[in-house]
Amino acid sequence: METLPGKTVERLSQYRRRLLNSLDDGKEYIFSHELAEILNITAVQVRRDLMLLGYSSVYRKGYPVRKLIEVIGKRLDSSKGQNVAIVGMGNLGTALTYYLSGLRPKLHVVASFDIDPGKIGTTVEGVKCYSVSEMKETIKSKNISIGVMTVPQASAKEVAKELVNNGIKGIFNFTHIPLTVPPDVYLEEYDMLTSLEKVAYFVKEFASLRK
Amino acid sequence: METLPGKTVERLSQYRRRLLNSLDDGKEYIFSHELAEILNITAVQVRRDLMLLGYSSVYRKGYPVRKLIEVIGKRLDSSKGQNVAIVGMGNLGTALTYYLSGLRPKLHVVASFDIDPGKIGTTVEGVKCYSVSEMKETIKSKNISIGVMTVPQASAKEVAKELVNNGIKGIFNFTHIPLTVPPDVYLEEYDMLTSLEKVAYFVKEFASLRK
DNA sequence: ATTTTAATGTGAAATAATTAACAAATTTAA
DNA sequence: TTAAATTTGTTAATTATTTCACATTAAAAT
Repeated sequence: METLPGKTVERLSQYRRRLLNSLDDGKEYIFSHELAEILNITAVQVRRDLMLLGYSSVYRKGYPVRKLIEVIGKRLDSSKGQNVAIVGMGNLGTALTYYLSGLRPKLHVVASFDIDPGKIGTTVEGVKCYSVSEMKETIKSKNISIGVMTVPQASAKEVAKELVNNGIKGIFNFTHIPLTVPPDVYLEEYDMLTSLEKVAYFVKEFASLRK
Repeated sequence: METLPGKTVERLSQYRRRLLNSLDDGKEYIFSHELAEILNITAVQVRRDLMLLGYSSVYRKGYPVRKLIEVIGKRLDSSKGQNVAIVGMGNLGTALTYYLSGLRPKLHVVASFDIDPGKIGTTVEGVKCYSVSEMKETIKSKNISIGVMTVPQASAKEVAKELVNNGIKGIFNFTHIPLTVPPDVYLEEYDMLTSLEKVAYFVKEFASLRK
């Protein structure tokens, strides 16, 4: 089965979120243009993404919401589920723990790490904080494959190296230090300042266009 | 002057960050391939982006770091600076306030908003928290053009509407509710779950390819 | 029944983004 | 002071992504 383009994966994640909302609203069928409108994209885009999933709808009634959620899950999720650790329990790490805990049935936040003795041993949303020195055992015993890095920038490179050495296969890096990882580790980087600067740039541009 | 593509703006923001680091390290000139390596992209990409800026370097010595920082700033920043408000002072809002305060000389976090009486009136990194009911006056008096939304999802649509009604020109939405804004308002949405699901998907795919 | 209407799935076209290729320029080395 | 080496800027080619256009299908209306 073909690996999906990253952009499509992102949208499928969004579709699923919206479809779950729709189900809550009692909606059993949804048209491509409805889903598109919710996400401010085109209906063709939606249909093309679903095409890549190999899924066909019943004509004229729209896509059956339950079935579509299931089909997206089959493609995106790992059947056994995947375990995630939050590395760095500052405000951002804590926010992420609250946000992600229990959100997706196949993505479990099972541990967090910090170096602050005041945090080690504490629990947020049922997620226990371990010392960074316990990383090796914890990753192994809890079968953690994904690390979310919300550590201070000074320790970013070191922490990334340690995660990789201890068998992590995916890193989601929120620090603003660009990392390099081996080719068998998937790296996603997100820099909040960059996004904010983009907003600022386009606000400035919009303003100058209006003049 | 041409509006730059969003992708280029993102990279220019990154370049500037790296160039500032390089300056700290005492580096006065940098080659395109050096900058590229730091960011795990190609040297051609770097040169093409700089080409869009209309900037030419001194041959063979690399780009003068100071000058380049200045040129990027001229293009990205608003000369008078832009003011930002953080809306929702939970863990994420607090993290962003710490992170963004004083980070860029032309982007000032000048206020935050919340509805929790326990937070209103408090200060984080010199940023005072106001009641949401004071939004109109505060946005006006402090000349705020950008709102960063870190509110609970239930209030997202309402808050966005209020921001727009009170003259905000750019919204950076961290809630997982897709928003719709008038065409003269720039909207950037970021959904952390989507990114995490993307990491999870590719980790799963990498694993199955190895088999 | 037949026609109209409203959706879908998809090949082809268009657009956007990245990379390759290479001439021009300049430093370094011979 | 000439040749070799290196780096840049940019055109052209490539690749990725999105949109158009429309045949196909099925429900609803006549």
